[in-house]
Amino acid sequence: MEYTINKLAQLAGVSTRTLRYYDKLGLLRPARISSSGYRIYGPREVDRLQQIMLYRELDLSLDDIDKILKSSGFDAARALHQHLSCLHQRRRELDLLIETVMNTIAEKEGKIVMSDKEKFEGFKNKLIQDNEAQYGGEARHRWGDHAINGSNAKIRGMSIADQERLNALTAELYSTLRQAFATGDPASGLGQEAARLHKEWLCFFWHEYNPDAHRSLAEMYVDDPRFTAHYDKAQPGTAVFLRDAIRIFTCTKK
Amino acid sequence: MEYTINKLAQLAGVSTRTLRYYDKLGLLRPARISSSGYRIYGPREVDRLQQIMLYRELDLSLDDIDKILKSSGFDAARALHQHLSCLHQRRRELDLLIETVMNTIAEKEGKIVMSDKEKFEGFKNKLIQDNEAQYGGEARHRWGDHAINGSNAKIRGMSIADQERLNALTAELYSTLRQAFATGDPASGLGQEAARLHKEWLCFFWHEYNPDAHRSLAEMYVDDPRFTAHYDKAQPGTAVFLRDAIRIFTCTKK
DNA sequence: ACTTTACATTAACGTTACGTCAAGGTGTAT
DNA sequence: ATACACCTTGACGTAACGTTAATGTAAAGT
Repeated sequence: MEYTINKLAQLAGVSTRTLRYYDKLGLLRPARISSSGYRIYGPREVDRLQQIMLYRELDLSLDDIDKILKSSGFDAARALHQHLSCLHQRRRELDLLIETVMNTIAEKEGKIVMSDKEKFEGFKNKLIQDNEAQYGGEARHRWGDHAINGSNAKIRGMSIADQERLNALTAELYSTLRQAFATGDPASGLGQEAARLHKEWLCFFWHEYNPDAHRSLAEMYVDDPRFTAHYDKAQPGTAVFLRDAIRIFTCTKK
Repeated sequence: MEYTINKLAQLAGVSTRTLRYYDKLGLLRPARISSSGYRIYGPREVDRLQQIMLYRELDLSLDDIDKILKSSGFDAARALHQHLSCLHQRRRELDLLIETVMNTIAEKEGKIVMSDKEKFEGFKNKLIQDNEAQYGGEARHRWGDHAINGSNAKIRGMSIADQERLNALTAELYSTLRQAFATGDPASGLGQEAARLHKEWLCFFWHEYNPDAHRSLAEMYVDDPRFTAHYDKAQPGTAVFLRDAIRIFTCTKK
């Protein structure tokens, strides 16, 4: 497939100025020039532009991208895997930022107090990158794949009011769990309150509540690393704590 | 707490040049100027800087940020909630991009064929934003909270070789599951192979394998919306399919 | 055949959000 | 008193385009 400059620009969602600029830089030369001087791009250029845009997404300078693509040892497959790593990294940074914003909201509502340092926690991607450089490997990004996208048929089917209630409930659950964890005792009032809230939360999705299933799910929270990571994000040990609380909760209810 | 320009810069992770620039623009004025002409920032300025950086993270121009912060109707709490929305949005964009990269890798490996359009799918955040504007609400971002961060104690404790193997296994599982889903029959050879791979995958985290627990986990995949969303992301119905496959798998094994 | 419209070209200046000197004043510790 | 870290205000540099201008070309309607 061949494209004129405008067609390619529309396809890729960039301006024609950008393509001309890339041409001038020698970063993306058209496949050929038509008799009337028009730039004509072919399939190889499409792929190259995609590569360029991927690197741009990672905030590399055009200069660096040029060097990378021109380097003799450039391996597209390896580069793509590295991209994935970086994107997963970005996801984690974004998660940290989201957490910072959520904390800020909680602070504004008077629920917690943040230190000045904490207020900028979410922006510290440089520190993380240094950390990255230290560890250096490429093998620690694997787990982003298991992140959950969120928009789910069941939730989409819920009314706005239900979504609001679910949202409030979720917030309350996490808040209670946090405080309960601080006490250290899953059997405490707060611990049991967290378990109860978790049950309520579940009831948004289960047609009928069943203590055994609840307990079984709690075990999974510890067994499946994805959940463990989720609950332990704020405070390591939370997943085990919640499981223990639910164990007690489901037993005493019998 | 009071800060000189360098202190605040270090706290927030920006350059002193940036702070002076913001001062010049009138975006962030110091609380006062010391007798010797030094800029002194107080707690209100710290909060304001955080606000500014949040907006910057969303790629707003300093000019726009200035207007927003100066606008009479500015409501910090509401703004924070909007931030959350935007960040969740960004997460979904990032997910799309990750998907595009994963598809590109699959294409390079000859597993699939991508149209030129699909090659730029992940970059189309503008289209998504239009979509956002259309639907307009703020109530659909709630579910990002449940995303999983990924770095988990158990996985961190694994050897690099194990992580590699786990990664390969995960890829195989998803690939098989995808093909199996296409057949439509959980009892088919592919479907059972997917279940078997899922068992192998689990064995990375469980000390001992137990078919009942396996089945129980499969049920959770359907019951818990987070998992359903995860498995259904590529193809809706996959979570149920996997559950059914595991049901059959765990029964025939007995 | 003529015109309109859409699209192409190069050239050149403008913009944003800083980085990076330069040249000099300030606070304080030894 | 002098070293040294920190502050100040210029002022020029930069990356990655946006924007405008002046002009040529392909396709479509009349």
